[in-house]
Amino acid sequence: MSINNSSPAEEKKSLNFIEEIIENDIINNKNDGRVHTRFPPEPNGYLHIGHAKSICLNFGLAQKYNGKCNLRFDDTNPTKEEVEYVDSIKEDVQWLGFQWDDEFYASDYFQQLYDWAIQLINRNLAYIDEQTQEDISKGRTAPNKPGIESPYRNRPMEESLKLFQEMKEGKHPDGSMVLRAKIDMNSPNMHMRDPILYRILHAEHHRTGNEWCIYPMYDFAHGQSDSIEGITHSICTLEFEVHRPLYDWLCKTLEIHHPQQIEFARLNLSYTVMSKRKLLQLVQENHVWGWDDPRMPTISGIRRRGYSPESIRVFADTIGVAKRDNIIDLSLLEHCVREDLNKKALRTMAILDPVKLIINNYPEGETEELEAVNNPEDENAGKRKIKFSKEIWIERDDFMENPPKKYFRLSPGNEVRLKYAYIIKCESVVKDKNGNITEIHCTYDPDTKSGSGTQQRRVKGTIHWVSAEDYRKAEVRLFDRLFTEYDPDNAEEGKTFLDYINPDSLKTVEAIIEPKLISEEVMQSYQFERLGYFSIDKDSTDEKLVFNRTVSLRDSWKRINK
RNA sequence: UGACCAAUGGUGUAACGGCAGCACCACAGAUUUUGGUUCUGUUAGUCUAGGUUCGAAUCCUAGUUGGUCAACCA
Repeated sequence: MSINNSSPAEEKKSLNFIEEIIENDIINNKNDGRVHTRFPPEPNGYLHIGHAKSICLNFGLAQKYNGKCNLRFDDTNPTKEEVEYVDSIKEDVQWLGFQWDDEFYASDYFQQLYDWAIQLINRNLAYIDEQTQEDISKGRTAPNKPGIESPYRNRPMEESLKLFQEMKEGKHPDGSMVLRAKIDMNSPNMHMRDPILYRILHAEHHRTGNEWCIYPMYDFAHGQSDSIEGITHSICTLEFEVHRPLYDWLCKTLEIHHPQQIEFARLNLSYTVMSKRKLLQLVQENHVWGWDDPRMPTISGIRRRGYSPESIRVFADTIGVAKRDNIIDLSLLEHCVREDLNKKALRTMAILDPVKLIINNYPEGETEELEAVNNPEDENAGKRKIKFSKEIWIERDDFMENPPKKYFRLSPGNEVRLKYAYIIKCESVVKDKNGNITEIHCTYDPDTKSGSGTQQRRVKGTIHWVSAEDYRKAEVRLFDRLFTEYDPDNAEEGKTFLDYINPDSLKTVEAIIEPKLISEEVMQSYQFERLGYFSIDKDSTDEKLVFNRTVSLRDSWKRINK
């Protein structure tokens, strides 16, 4: 019994700073106690594990506080956005296990946004600027210097109104003029130095087609979209912190529902990159197969790699939410998926680097069926029969002619158990003319059959195997980290992240597997005993299964051996 | 350089002025027909300097370090 009269199991998990804000708001009955969040991706690329953190946060908060969470596409830039991305984003969110309450698009609000722009012009709080892009930039000067007002800043509002109307009607070419808010050209915050609200873009929009040729900027669309939807807590990443004064200015000036913008630190993962630009570059320059390459940190890549949605959610929960920059160790993600798959993955035996083993005293031509457990962590997974025979395949790694002291596997004169079968003893080896081992000859002890319970003999090592009379081949892709550096974003002078691409991030082998798997569905996860977790890739055909290695098992021998 | 934000073991993250805890990693041991899992343990931390206070990771001031912003991207 602890002092505060609550058992450890009941002890409340500490809140992250966003939950604290929300709980405070609920106590104070702000927004009538409602909680309404949203996940607001721009459909200009595939979602990555960093987005997964945001998705888990936003949808998780809504769940926790009995609120709602919208999916809203921030589609205000038709030159970069595509339906393909909209579809993939929806698929990814659902795969992660979340369902949005409403699906919206910033483009749903184009008319309302336009009306608000007119309102600002009428109130002399916005004007049409005909300066070039370069001059506008120059006018803003630098953050430590006052800005220079545009010569168009004080033009009559009727003039701005007329030009804005013409902009909308397509009477002016791209780049010829913009609508700017009239705020403060001397603000230390560059976003308050008369931010651009609308620009001309004669481009077809994936939803509104050619209805519009002027499009609102992020700052003029995001906050108002939040407001229209009744969002209470608008959660975004740290780089939008400097946008908050503008977000607040717009809600206040337009006198509309005012959600609270809260910023948190985005996820970074070691040995990979997370920026959309860089991921796009990896795809476009063919450094990977595509957005769903299992080496990519995209949700679709991670999914194809064999990660479960549960493991991603646990990961997102474990890394926490705070405001300091961070790089999470890849090992934590791997830990989360191992933990999940250990409970769920069916076991099977597979040989990645086979060598033939012959049992000299096993009767010629005889075979027998042995019983194997499908998942020792889950009794309901049942058992299966596997064939045992005189000749079997084992892992080349599991034999050493001259083993170091703590090697528990097969070596001349030494004994080892064949999993689910017998104890065998190595008698001799056969080599080819290059000295490579081609056959390992052993004898077995018929009294040591698994499960017979007739003997108490123990051996140090147990190895996996597949019958040479009854097996199948499969392609297995062994993935390693995509980059060799812990933080590839932080490239040294004269290098880019591309210089750190791991040349050995993919190794493909032809493996020997059990002839019949319990399920051969694409995405099915297996543990290849003693090796790791593997899942069936969509490239599989009826003739040939293709596996992706999700993650290897922890390997303490590898560490000892180093 | 100006404003804003941040700073706790190797990596993350707690503490709400009162015993610096948890997870991952690493290491050691126990169990094990997976060198897996599970269990036990060990190493290791409050950026610096002042101040407030009986008491500071926490509050204040200054500094240091890191990040963000100066697209008609989001």
